[in-house]
Amino acid sequence: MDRLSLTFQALADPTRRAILARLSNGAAIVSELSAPFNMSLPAISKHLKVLERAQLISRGRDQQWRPCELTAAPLKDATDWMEQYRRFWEARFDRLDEYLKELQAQEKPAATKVAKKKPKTLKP
Amino acid sequence: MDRLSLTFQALADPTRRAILARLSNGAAIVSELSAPFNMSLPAISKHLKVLERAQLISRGRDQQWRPCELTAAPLKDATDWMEQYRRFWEARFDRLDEYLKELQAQEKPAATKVAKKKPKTLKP
DNA sequence: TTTGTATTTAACCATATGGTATAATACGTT
DNA sequence: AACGTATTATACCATATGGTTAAATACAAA
Repeated sequence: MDRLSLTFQALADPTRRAILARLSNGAAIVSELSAPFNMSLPAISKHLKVLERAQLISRGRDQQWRPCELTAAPLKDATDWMEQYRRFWEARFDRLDEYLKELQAQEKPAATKVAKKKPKTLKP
Repeated sequence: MDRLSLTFQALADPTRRAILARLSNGAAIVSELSAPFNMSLPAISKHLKVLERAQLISRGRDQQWRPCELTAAPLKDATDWMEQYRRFWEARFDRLDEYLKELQAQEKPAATKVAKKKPKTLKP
């Protein structure tokens, strides 16, 4: 699977996002990470494997413990990808778009030929 | 499923991301969206349903066509969530962290008591 | 060497996902 | 009314996901 898909897929679960949030306060071992969840250890272990596959965490070894550490690089790629859509959610872009269309309509009102049947608008 | 999970899950597929990219150039109908893919129409229809469930697109109706439009609001929420991790991927944060630990270690070198056995480092 | 603690593996289950092919539906045109 | 085009619904399939319990592994300590 491609890297971006791996990243988004790993983020698409509240347990895994909570684990990342915990790790943003510093490295932790598996049992620490599992504490807040009403879930078996193997389940947490699987979630960690998903995060590791997405390279969102890295794991070391200290005696019988397996400390986990956040590695946020893939999050940079993900935000970079999203940035491309920023203009779509920012300040009144939609209204500006509407406004431009209206302007265009006013500029050549005589050119109206086909008068598209039922140009039913999209949902608000 | 929670909104953030829905968003990330919808983004975790290259076909769906490509559809969003296409829609960033303006609304399109289903057959237009399906054109670039070597995939059946029902498959595209399913992908659109996933995007719609995540509220990343909205759909209207114009005769027998179902125009799709990008609605990027959930992407804002997703980036907002990611922003919380920005400091982790930005400029040498890891090295700064290392540096601070070293400083701390130097400040009270006499306090060394337990000398942690095998503090094997995490993966680079 | 046995015991205890931390974690992973294996086997299993239910449900979700991403795809297909084949109807069925919606709508405009002839 | 019949046809054509655009799209969705159904039924099906293989594989993935998220969880479980029970067993296996890794390491320290007694």
